[in-house]
Amino acid sequence: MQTEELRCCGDFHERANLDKWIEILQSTGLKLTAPRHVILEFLHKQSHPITNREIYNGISNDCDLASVYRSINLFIKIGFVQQFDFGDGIARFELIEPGLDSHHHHIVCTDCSKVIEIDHCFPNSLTETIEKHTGFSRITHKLEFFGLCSECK
Amino acid sequence: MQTEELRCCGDFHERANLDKWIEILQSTGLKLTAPRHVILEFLHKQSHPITNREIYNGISNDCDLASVYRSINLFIKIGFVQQFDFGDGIARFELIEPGLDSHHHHIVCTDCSKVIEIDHCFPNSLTETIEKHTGFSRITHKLEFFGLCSECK
DNA sequence: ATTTAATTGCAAATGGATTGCAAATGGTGT
DNA sequence: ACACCATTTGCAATCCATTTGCAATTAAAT
Ligand SMILES: [Mn+2]
Ligand SMILES: [Mn+2]
Ligand SMILES: [Zn+2]
Ligand SMILES: [Zn+2]
Repeated sequence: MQTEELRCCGDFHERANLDKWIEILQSTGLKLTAPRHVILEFLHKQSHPITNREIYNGISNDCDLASVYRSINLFIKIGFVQQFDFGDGIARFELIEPGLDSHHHHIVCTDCSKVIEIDHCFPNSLTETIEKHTGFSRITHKLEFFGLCSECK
Repeated sequence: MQTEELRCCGDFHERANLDKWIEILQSTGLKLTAPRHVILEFLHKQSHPITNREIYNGISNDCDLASVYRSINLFIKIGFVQQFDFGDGIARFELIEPGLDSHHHHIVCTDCSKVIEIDHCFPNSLTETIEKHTGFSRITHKLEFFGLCSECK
């Protein structure tokens, strides 16, 4: 991994125009409702994984918090959104381009919660070994790094 | 990683006699109470990470569920217990030998929840690289694998 | 045995997430 | 434009893991 390879969260996601997601949404027979549109729009602007409540606050109560949860769960099911767990019991989400391999990880400051992307996925290269030695198949994983960022050191 | 290197959970933990933990507990000025003793004893018998409720059921209501939570939180603080997150929103714990490097991971069957130990920790070798490229220090991580076990395939 | 701070049991509270249901809505066809 | 209707929403209630306030209990030291 070289320094110049490091990309910020925005470089991973949100490459395409919002219309891309909207078209897919409508082509599936699902409704493009006001809540879904505004949530999609807000996710599209983010550069880091955010919580349901952050979305709710970010769209200034344009829809009910329960609808945020329901929309996000839908977006996960149709592959619009990826969920991350930073260990504090609150799920975090980021918009991804459907169909693309957006698998990656983060490093989170344990002091100020600053997030930086880790664009490589190291455990992938070990999947075959683990398959062979455990008998498991269709192996996935969850990996997040934690530490003190340069400001909090 | 060779096949003969694979160890089950019991080989990792619970090597020492229960007295080892009890002595350390008392030497710290903490009380050896009935709940703590029975919980420690139960943890000592396990071969996989277990939840607070599983402990509570396993000791057949020998103490209150809140006391299980409190004891486990204490055990974490003094380094007796290690916490794992298998992604279902329920914390899991296993007894470790205090002072020893017990850092390891698991692979969990997404169908039957069977757990197998992964005794190597691959991301450790990448910590230095991540430090250099993110500016973070004191880096830790959480990594768990998921998949279908041989019976559920 | 007495003392005292630590610990427990019990019940209530917390907080993220889900859900039942009646009202609202967007997409489709007229 | 309008009517239709399955989907979706808002709202409130609920769920469930975990935490907490407090009075009663208890381990350990004197
Ligand atoms: Mn990201
Ligand atoms: Mn283990
Ligand atoms: Zn920081
Ligand atoms: Zn299985």
